[in-house]
Amino acid sequence: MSGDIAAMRSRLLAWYDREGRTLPWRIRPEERAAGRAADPYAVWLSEIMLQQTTVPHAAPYYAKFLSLWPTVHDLANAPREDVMAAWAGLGYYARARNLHACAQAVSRGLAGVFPSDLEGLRALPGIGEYTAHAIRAAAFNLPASVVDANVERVITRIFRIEAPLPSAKPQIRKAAAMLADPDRPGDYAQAIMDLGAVICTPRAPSCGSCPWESHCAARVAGDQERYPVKAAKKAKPVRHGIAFVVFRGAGEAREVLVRTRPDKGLLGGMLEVPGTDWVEDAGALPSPEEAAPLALEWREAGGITHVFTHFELRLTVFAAPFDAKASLPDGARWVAVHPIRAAGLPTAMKKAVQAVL
DNA sequence: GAACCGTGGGG
DNA sequence: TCCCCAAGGTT
Repeated sequence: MSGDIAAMRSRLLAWYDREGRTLPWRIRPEERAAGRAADPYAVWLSEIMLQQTTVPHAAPYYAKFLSLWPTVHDLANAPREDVMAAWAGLGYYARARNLHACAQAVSRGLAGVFPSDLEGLRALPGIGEYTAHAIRAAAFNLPASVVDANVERVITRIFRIEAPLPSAKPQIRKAAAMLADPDRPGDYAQAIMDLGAVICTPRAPSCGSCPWESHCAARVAGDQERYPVKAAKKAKPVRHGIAFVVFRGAGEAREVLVRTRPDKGLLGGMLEVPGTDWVEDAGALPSPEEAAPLALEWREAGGITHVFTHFELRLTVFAAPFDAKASLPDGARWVAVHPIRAAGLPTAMKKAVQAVL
């Protein structure tokens, strides 16, 4: 078995040296061998953005953040609303709140130096088990064992693990830790994730190109697509609400009225257009006249649907031009619609605004 | 442990 | 169209 492990490490790393992806935040093996070190700030930023997010989706945000805030001190000193607006569209907005809090903790509490030990990393907001190991490996090239969804897929196939996720996680962690290469931890961590992303894909994996083909129990059995086995998922309920878009100005000068959502919960800390609560019983909604934030000439502008992680939202959108005689509701302010059509708004709110344009 | 928390791409 | 999925963390 130990011979197998050595062979697997060496095959995976040889494949990665040849076929691994070049990514903006990644130090390639030849760069690492030449003594070039990764920037822990850049690695951390990329890891937070990549949580539950694809590389193509995160990449432009990564470039934007590094350009706006090149160091952890710059990010720590940025107004939080600027950080939230820059994150808009990436989703899971607790990541952005934690990102800002983590930057402040590192900048002000740790003199701008990211910890390299697991305990120190885990203590920072937004850094959990996976991310601590990933930063330790990719940024510091220290021994670690990353277990993300890619690694879970690879490991359950290699060992043909029948237990469903998430209960199989402890077994997966053990197997992954046993395989991890202590001599090239940074390259190994990124190699096994690349393997999952490029070769060992959820559907139609490219087993013929896999450096671990002969070591893979599922491949030998021919049932690799059965893994990982997952627990059944719950149905998504539908929730209904009314959104109100107050606008002023026209064309490129048009603005809409927004407010900031409370910190906790869905879209916490993000901008929204005024609206009702979101309820499962559409019949329980108030009338638009009762619910409107201002007494204006409302017209129904249409409806939008947006699917969140655990429910589907259907908003009826009402629109009205602002009446200069009216006074703004508490906490409300105007934002321009033009720059990239309601940039800075989360997607559901962007859809509501666009229903009016 | 389970619920909560976004979004967009691919089959 | 619908369903699956992603470099997870927090409570």
